Amino acid sequence: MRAHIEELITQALGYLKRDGVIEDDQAVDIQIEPTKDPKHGDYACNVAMMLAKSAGMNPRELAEKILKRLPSSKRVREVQIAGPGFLNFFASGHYLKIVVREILAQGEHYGEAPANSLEPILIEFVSANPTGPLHVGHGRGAAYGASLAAILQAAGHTVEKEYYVNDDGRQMDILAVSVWLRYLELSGERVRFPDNAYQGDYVYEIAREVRSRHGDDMRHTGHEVSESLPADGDQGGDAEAHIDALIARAKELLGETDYQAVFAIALEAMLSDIREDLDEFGVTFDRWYSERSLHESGALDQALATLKEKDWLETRNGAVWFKASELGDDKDRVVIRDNGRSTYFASDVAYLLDKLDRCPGQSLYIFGADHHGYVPRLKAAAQGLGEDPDRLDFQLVQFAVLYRDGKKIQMSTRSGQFVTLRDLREEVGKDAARYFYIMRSHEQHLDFDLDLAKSKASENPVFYIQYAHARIQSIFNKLDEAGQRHNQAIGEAAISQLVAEPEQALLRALGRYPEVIENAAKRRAPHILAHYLYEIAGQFHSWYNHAQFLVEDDDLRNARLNLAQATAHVLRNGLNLIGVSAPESM
RNA sequence: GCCUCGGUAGCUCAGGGGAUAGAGCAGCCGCCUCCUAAGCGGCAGGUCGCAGGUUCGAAUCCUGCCCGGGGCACCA
Repeated sequence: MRAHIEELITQALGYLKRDGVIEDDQAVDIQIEPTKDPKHGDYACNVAMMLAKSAGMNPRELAEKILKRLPSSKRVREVQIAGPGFLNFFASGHYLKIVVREILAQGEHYGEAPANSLEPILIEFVSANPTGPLHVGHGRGAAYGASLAAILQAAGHTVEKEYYVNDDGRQMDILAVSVWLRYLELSGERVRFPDNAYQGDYVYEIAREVRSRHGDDMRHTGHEVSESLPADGDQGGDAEAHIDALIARAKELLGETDYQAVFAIALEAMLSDIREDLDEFGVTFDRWYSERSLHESGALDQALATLKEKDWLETRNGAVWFKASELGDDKDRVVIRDNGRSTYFASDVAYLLDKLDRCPGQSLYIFGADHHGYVPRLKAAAQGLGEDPDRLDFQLVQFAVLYRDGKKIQMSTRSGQFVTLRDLREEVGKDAARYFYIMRSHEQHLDFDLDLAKSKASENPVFYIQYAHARIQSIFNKLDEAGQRHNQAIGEAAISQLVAEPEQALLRALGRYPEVIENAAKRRAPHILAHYLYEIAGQFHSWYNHAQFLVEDDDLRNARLNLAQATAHVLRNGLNLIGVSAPESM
């Protein structure tokens, strides 16, 4: 409908330009929005107020001229000029009729824009280090990314979803060493477990796996392991130096092959755990992109070579720096350390280049808010590589804080005292978790109320929406029991009998669904869809309490059933995009 | 100090140039011989952090300040 009105106004403005009423080169951003007050019609446009000044007349006068030139449309009953110069559009009965018809005809595809009608988008999200189970912070990024990807797809983008796996680097070495130390412990060796090693119980599980595959092959005495290591943090030394020395010691005692075997078991175990976790959360990826592969394929060297060629690299104090500060970043960034190893950022640059090569459209990054400092350096990298930084889109997801019994749940990753995504799913269920994570703007801190998420009452928005869907199904079940059939054709012919206020409101709201998808996609904001579904559910519940569906009158009954079914379609389609189920009964 | 997100009803949050600023929860008052009351209706509740500015019009945009979250490694 919005697009239709825009078309009408564009035509009218065309005539006015031709007549010289408004300037020809006047670029106008025609804004059409659903009204808040039904007295103002269904959609309002402020274009007359925007153009009044340059046209040299008052807004109402210009609105009058636009109105005269407006082509007639079957979908518009009336257009009024109101207030300071708004053009208020009232939808016709015909329009409301075709809304229901379209929804019933398109079913699960209602609301979708034609595939590939918008540029392709490569979206990368979660990308948590495979050094431990996902926690509730990752959960929000996962829910946001997956919902957004589905919405973008529905809005007409071709979407590729990727998880970037940091399977290289020091954190993975620390995990491998942690596993090996637990393995030694399980083998009966007395070894000290460092402060900075991974403390979680899952490390024992992986260690058991190492033992079952390798037996005592990787066993070394506690003395061999700890002999002349620098002191750990709590021993008055440097915790980082201690663990680095331990990594070196592990490699030395195990040899490259065995060390890599432990490393591989740890990586494999964590990845399959994460993959399974996300899978159960309804979050899937098209590609799990390995950081190591960037080294192995030469992509990393290639990317650095490109930067060097364009003169953005510089050697200083034995390290190689990317001159990011000349491209808008705060400071220069190291790509090759003085010990010869490349940095994490160097891999990022290579991955960035590969993404832009593979996807001709936008590359969309979903970061936790704590990574916002990465934005300028990646934009600088894109520019340094000779790519367009505007092809990068960064969305930052703010933190989620869990509340139970009205109290904040304290978490600390270091000590392993955190709630995992799996714990959360088991406690509140997948549906509630998915909805709660995205019901607030991603730019907003989220207070996640566990008690509310578990509630089976209308105070819980997920429940409220799902209940509306289940109620509709139950109407059709009752119809069945009565031995009656729903006849869509009769309903369609009689749709104009739906004149009650709740019915009219619902009809209009259902017609807005495709615009909601478009909007949520454009603004990268799944919460817009979450709010909309809540609104639809509310309008349905309200209607349900005011009207009887299974009435004697064939016309009226079928008309109401048509609207109920259309409502169910919209609820189902929308819930599906945000990964929430639409139950048949509750 | 710099960067970033936020400050809207008692609480949690929508609205992000337009008309009288909305919803849920909490509070108060009502509604089931009837398709799910796991629901609905009503009442009450506001200095949109503060101060300037731009505009026909500012919760919304700009500047400054105050308050809170987060970030500023040759860590990942």
